[in-house]
Amino acid sequence: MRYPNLKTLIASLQSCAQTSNLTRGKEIHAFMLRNGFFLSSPLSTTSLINMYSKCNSMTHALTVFDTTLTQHQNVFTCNAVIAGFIANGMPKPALEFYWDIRFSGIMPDKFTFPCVIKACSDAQECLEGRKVHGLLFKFGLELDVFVGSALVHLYLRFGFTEEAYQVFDELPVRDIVLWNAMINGFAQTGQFGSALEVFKEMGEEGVVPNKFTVTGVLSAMSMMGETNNGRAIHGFVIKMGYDSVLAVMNALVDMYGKCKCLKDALEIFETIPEKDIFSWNSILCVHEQFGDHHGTLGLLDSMLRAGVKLDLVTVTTILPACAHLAALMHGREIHSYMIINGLAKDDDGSFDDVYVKNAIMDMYAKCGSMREARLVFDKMSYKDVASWNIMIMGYGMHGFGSRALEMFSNMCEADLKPDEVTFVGVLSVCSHVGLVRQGQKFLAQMDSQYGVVPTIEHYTCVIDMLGRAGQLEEAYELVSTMPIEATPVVWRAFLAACRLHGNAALAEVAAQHLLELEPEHCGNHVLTSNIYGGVGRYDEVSEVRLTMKQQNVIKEPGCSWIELGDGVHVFVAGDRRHSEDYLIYAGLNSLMLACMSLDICLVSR
DNA sequence: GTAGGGTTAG
Repeated sequence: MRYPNLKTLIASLQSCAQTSNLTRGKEIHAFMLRNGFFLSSPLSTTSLINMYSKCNSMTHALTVFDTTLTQHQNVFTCNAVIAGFIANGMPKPALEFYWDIRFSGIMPDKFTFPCVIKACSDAQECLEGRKVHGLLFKFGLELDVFVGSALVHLYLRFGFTEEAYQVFDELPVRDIVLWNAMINGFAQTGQFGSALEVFKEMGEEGVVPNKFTVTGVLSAMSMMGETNNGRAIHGFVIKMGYDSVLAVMNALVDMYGKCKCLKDALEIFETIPEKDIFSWNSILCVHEQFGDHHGTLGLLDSMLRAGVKLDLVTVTTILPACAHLAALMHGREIHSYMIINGLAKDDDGSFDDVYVKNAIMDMYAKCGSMREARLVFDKMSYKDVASWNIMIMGYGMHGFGSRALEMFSNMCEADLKPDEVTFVGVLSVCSHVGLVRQGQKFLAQMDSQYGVVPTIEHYTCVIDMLGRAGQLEEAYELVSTMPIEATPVVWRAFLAACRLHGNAALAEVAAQHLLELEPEHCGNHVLTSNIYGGVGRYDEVSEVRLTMKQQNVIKEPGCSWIELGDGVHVFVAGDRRHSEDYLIYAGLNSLMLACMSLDICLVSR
């Protein structure tokens, strides 16, 4: 083999960087040290730093820099270090390094600033970014499109729309990356309308969107419910061949899901050959958007079986599904997964996402395990209003009225301001425990003492509470005098109370309101006919039944489900579709027999 | 020899 020259060595280092071949890179480094190449120029230093940073070894990259002769440290080597820090997710050290070289006499150039601005953005140092922006004029780089797109990205990310537009408007050359920085910057900060406006403007200037543009635009369209435009982009994606780009396909799945096109979303998901965590998360969200919690849990099982690593987005999608289905086993499984995989680590203070903790607590509370909910709650270093609300609601829901109210006092003592949700919790507690006077007091104090204006939900709780306690006249008075119009929910609660306490006259008033507000709701007809039947007015009963037939009101069967092992089993009355229905009915029969012999009624009436 | 822009949850 010919003795290698510097040019071939650098080419070899580049190939190591591209293939992340650290071992080979080290061998070449050692060869260079032995043969004196290392000292030859800043060029070899830069190539080595690049190789090490692309192989994710910043320690080695820094060693190379630190052991280089000072005269061989120039703007190339410095830029390589800064870029290396950023590529390895270390924006703060990148900035510190930049500050160091500002003092060392090395002048930054047009390659330095895009990196430094990106570092400011990644490190959430917007003010520092503005300082760098000011410095650009000194170097005559304020009109550089690379610097400009980094600035636009930074400004939009931190909500400085005017500054972003100022940079954008003044740039003499607008390339695709700059347009993308504008479009995606808006899309990522929830300004979807602006994102689509800029996208339109870009088209008018004849700039062709690339794969980065379409992902951002699809995200904005999905949020705006722009199905037709989303479909148009889908066509464009196929025409341009972007359908081989994973991020683009994931964005399409998400767009169709959010635009309620379930079939299209599922079809695209199936065509993705190598799915990543985004694909899975997107399809999970699609199932959740369609209220298919069972589907979400089914997918979770497939994901775990396929060995997919779940992330925070996955668990924050799945936990509410568990809560909804009261699927405690699945919920526990997710919680332990998070602990094992460090997704919820907080012992070292590095991660304590209150939102995720609330999702875990809410799952335990809704699944009936207040003990586990409390364990999470007590360990939280920072609790927000939602955290307290979940505990109040949970205790109330499971019959621990006094604990729920105790939580409320503790919350106020902790100087947290209760919100609308808190009072829904507190008032339902009073309703369930029968603390009528206390409940009325809360309703009266809500606005005056806590600054929370009562909504229909709060009135519903109090009306329900008065009704349950048999104070029907007072409940009716509140329905008639409250500043908000009564909803069907209010009338149904009131009607149930009238039936419970045998007040046919008020029940009839409620029933009439209900039939007027919701003629298509089968339950209202059934309730009304029960009222008439209860007081022997059978003519009216037949009348209601006839109306139901004429208006084609169909009663949807209610269903029930149970979580068992790794699955959730759904049943309706008289259902024989389950694969083990023989065993189920045999079990049920023996229970019935046992109950009959003990004179217990198994089915509540 | 070096640089800027992308998708998912609440």
